[in-house]
Amino acid sequence: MQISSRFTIALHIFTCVDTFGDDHKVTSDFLAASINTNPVIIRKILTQLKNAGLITVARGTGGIELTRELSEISFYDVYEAIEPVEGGDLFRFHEAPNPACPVGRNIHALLDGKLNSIQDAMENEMKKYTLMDLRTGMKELLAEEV
Amino acid sequence: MQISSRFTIALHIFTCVDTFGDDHKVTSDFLAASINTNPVIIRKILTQLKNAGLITVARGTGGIELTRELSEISFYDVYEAIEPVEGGDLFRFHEAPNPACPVGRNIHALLDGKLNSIQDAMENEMKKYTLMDLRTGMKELLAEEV
DNA sequence: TTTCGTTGTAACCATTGACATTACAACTAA
DNA sequence: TTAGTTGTAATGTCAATGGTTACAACGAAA
Repeated sequence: MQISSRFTIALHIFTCVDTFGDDHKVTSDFLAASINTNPVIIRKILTQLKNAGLITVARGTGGIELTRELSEISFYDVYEAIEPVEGGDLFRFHEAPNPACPVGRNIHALLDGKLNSIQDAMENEMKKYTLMDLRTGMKELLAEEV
Repeated sequence: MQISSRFTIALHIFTCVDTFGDDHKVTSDFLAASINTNPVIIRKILTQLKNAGLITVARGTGGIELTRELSEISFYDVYEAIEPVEGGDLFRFHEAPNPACPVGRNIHALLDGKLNSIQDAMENEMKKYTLMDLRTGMKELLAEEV
């Protein structure tokens, strides 16, 4: 199991918007070139970010605007916008354990709390990072490049 | 993205072995009935657990034995045995970002450390739970049932 | 008003992984 | 030898991922 590349693509998009937004119009074609994928892939991800209320996209003319400060958008916000996990459960169970078996009928009660704490640990760490960290990190990397 | 049900099935298997191992011979058919799936699914998971050195399986006669104490097998050990993530990276990147783009050629350096810390947070929480917690938890649940 | 660049979205397609199922060889103990 | 079990190959179905083409809708500028 791996988290889909859409998540890191979304972070890539935000980094591009912040890095180039003042100089270029950042379109889905521009982003697709930087990420090396198809513009439609980008547009679908932009739609997800828009539906989550993180950005606005100018139809017709093009251009992406954040709806909040960089420091107010965490990795978790992006993750939540991108990953279509219904119910939000990280761990999947087999659908119908046998209720006639003492273990089968108690397996959810046994595991749910523990699995939730694992998921919480991951999500809480995601909340520690914001898009502001991407700006400062990228500035440092570009300064080193020269 | 969700972690496959094979992980929770593996925990279910361990719980059955501990709960019923003294009274019944715990075969792949027995386990399949408790989990409500196909015995071959069980055998494949048992093969993974065996390859990871967590259990031995008696061919021909049937029967599962742990190679370590319950308290010496963590959820992470099971997760690592079950999830075939090559390289062990939780987050997937798009394969070939554009090296001509300043963001494209630095996106890995920008994100790798942060994503690793998120993955570590999850895995460290997984290491806190062991099969001993499954034994004690299941005993409590069964005691409540009466 | 027309043109041009852009977004939104539908309609496909290929590939992969998850889960299931059947079948059968190999094995072990009774 | 027999009965029960494991190991594994071969298939099948389904969903998700990532890609691609096509085109309508839109907005700004000429």
